[in-house]
Amino acid sequence: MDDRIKCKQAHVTVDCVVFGLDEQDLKILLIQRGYEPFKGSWAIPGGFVNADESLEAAALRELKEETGVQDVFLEQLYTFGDVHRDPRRRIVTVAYYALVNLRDHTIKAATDASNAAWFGVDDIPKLAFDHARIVETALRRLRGKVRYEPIGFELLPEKFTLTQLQRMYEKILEQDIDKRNFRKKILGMELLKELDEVQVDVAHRAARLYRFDEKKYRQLREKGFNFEI
Amino acid sequence: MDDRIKCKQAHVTVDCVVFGLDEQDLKILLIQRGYEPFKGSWAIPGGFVNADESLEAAALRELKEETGVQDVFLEQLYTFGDVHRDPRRRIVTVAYYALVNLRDHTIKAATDASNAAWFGVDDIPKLAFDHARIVETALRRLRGKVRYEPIGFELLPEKFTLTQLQRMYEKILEQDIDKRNFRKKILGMELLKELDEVQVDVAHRAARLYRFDEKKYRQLREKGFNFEI
DNA sequence: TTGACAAAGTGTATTAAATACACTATACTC
DNA sequence: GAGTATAGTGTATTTAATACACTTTGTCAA
Repeated sequence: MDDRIKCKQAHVTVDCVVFGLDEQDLKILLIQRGYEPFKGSWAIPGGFVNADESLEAAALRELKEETGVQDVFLEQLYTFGDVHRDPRRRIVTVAYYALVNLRDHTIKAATDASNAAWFGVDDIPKLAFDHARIVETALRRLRGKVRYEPIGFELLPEKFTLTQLQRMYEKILEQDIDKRNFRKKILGMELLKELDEVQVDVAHRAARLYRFDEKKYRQLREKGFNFEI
Repeated sequence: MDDRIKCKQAHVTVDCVVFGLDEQDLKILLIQRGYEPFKGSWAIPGGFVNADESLEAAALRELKEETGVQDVFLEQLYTFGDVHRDPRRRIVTVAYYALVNLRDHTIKAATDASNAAWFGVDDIPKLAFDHARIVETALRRLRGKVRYEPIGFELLPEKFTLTQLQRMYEKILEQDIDKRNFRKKILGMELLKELDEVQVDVAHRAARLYRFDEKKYRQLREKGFNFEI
């Protein structure tokens, strides 16, 4: 028998863990709830899925509405559906994670009734619902995935130095990396396009700028190439 | 504003891609639909989520009801929520994949009104809804994950030979593996417990039997050990 | 009983990749 | 033009991956 039609209980939301990287830390974007339940608590941005939009479209829309963030890397993370994860009623949430670069995306400081702010991943306040678990899951995914797929570039500006790139890996993976070995490896992958530009406005020797080579990446991926760091 | 309450449209189902391994092939378990839409089509097992059960519990229940399969490895795969993936109404499905061993799990040949049958992954019929896409996603996940986490054991009987283990990797990854190098590597990981038993009822020299060492695995995983094949 | 068969089981040399490690070059500041 | 802060570079060593072929063992049937 086809029972699909029977299900009138669970409602569907999307929630999104937004990662950003500044000079110091890996950060996530939180909003402060303006309504009950958990009024005043920090939470990750999210909301209901409209009848005529896909899950991903809903995640992008909520992100834009609540934080002003758009044009970002977005990937589905996991779906959380514990019976009592929302104290009011049964809600299943499809969680996504997004990677943005803090330079190009200025975040709306406030929405209708709520604040939005960045928190270092080692300095996250108590969160509403089961959002702590969602954030944990997202961190694990990011740490796992950044090692073998070149997604970390999404956290950097379009043009970046090799040192910035290395710092990104160091902050996400929480381990130091040898500079010479790192450069040997990352340049050997041929995923970077060396630009004829250098840093500006630095009080020391300016570093060469690079850009992630999307086309090359797609070519190499076709061939089953391995991008492990 | 908290819009969570508004969402009265999308309904939630779970669907499950069940993998099994026989002497010849990697297989998946399909059921033949007894009702419209897609009456008579093959589909992966699944159904609605009850108000008082978690997503995983729902997946396990449906699996048992529709195919008799229980006590299996089950992991959430991806959530599919395209607006028109079901022709009748908006349905979001949380897909899981399961690994079973065909020896220990005899599958119910038929449920209430439907057949259940195994199909080689290279020989899958046209499927209902977007199930072809779900199966594809599951295959990609299995192929990716089996390389760096010891989940493939779930497809084998509790006691197995090194040759069976190697065949499992060869069938999933669709590539030949060198026997001596494979043994060197897998024994070097110390995930296998060598038993004092050998195969029975074979018309040639009997091979030694091994068992996956769950405790050792957990210990090594704690230490950030790498299980890449 | 023995010869044919089928799969089990085993070691080494070569190549490639990962790691460890420290100094010189350059551009700016004062 | 001396000081300083970061950029940029090469080699030797260790470790892991790969390539490769024969001997052993047990069963079966003549």
